[in-house]
Amino acid sequence: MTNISNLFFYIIFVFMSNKCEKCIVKKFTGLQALNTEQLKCISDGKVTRTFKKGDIIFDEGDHLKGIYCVRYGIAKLSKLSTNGKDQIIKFVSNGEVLGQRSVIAQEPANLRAVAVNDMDSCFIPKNIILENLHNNAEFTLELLQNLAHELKEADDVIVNISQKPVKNRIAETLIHLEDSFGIDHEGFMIIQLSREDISNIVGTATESCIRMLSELKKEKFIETSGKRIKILERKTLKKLGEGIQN
Amino acid sequence: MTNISNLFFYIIFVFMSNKCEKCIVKKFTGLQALNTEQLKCISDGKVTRTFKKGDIIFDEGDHLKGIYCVRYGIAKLSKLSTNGKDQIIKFVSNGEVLGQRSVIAQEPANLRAVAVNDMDSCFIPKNIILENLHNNAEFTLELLQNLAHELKEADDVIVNISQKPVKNRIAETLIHLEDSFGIDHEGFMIIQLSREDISNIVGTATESCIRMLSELKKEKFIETSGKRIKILERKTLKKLGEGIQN
DNA sequence: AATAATATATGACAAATATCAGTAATCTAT
DNA sequence: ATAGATTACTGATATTTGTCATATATTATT
Repeated sequence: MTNISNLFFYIIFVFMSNKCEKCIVKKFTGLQALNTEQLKCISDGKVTRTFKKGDIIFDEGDHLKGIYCVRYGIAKLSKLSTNGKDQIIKFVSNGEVLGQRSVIAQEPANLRAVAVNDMDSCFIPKNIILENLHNNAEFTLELLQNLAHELKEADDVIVNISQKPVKNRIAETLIHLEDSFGIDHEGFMIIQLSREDISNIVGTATESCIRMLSELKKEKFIETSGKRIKILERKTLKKLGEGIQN
Repeated sequence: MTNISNLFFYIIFVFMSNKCEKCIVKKFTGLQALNTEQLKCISDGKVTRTFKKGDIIFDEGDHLKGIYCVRYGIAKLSKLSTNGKDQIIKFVSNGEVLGQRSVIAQEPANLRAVAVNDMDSCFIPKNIILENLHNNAEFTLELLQNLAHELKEADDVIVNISQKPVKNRIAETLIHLEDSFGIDHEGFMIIQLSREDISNIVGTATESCIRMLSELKKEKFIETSGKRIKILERKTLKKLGEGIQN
């Protein structure tokens, strides 16, 4: 009994942690919705999964056994092209979910997920998701709107990547990264990516990416210090990103 | 009474029409699920909406009042880039649905939908969709899997468009168009697109697209006759499309 | 702290793609 | 059937982007 009670509070703690404020998990956590068996399943060391920078959370083609709700850290989702390059599709961070598409569609993962920093996540086993998909309308609707949003973003990426020159896409990417992950006390972006990662977002050769960053630096639109990047001319970059040619 | 009865059979006819066999509408058509008011609403000339080749079904930014289930014909979904080019994101044909993302997310349309041929569709008003989203788990799940599939496709497009050269993307597009819409008795693809449309799928200049098609023609991989295109070397084109360089 | 390994940077050049100009073919509407 | 409009095609050239080589800086390892 005490055992179950402890477990209960532990799960409350995990779910209510401020890191997970927006986490989709809360949608079916009227915890009473979960039975003892499910609670046990989540608890046995499976609730929290931690990853170190560079760890592969799952790979293309993997059959996922559940979804990951990011509590702390950032993951990148990418797909290997036949030319050997890894196209980064999107980033996922605090309160966002990894792997839901594959679990919903009951298909192997289409993307690879890799930890950009050290990462903490809740793991929610597939069977709990599927059960809720059939019973919990609010939960399903939430997922639906989640995917609807992702789809819009993906469509936007298609347009940008195919129609805008590299420099504009890099400008846009920098703005987007700053908006998503914020800046530190010195004004540098929190997320630190290699030049290769940035080029894999933009869909260009690493050297081209570096060259454009150098240009932006010469034009005093950004400042760099190692991997760290600070945006100096936000408005100008934003215009550039929106396609107003430089 | 007879009036209602006629209406009933009309709707049965529309929904059960072989054109709509796979139509998502069937998921909430246990017609008894709809009340008289809903039936009336669907009937008043709104069930069937026809469009002529080139008609804009809805435009970017439009607030959709419902979704369109394609009974006959093909629509293209595209988005205008800041550079003035129209990127085609996908095609929608028999039994597939238009506008669901916007209705689900309750957001303005992100894409423009244009009829590629003369088109016939069922129009399902938004309120019926939203009602079913809250009550009809099977329907919601179906939509969810629909979006999950679209998302995967969109991610694949991102990788292809950013990493493969134009010629390969054109090869892939031709294969995809033939697979989606089939061929006539002479072996020409059913769907007839302008060179500009094809270039807007591939994300390239129209002239580049034409040049590549000419190359494919010289290499005897395809044959053309006006807008009509026939694939001659399916395997080779497919390999090309998969990224095996030529 | 020194060394190796890796990432970043830059130049020179090559390849891919876009743009512009002009012609030929096809479609559209009377 | 024909004139006008649109679309398809081709060549010449410009621009963008990629590749290769090499140097410098940064990070990791002992």
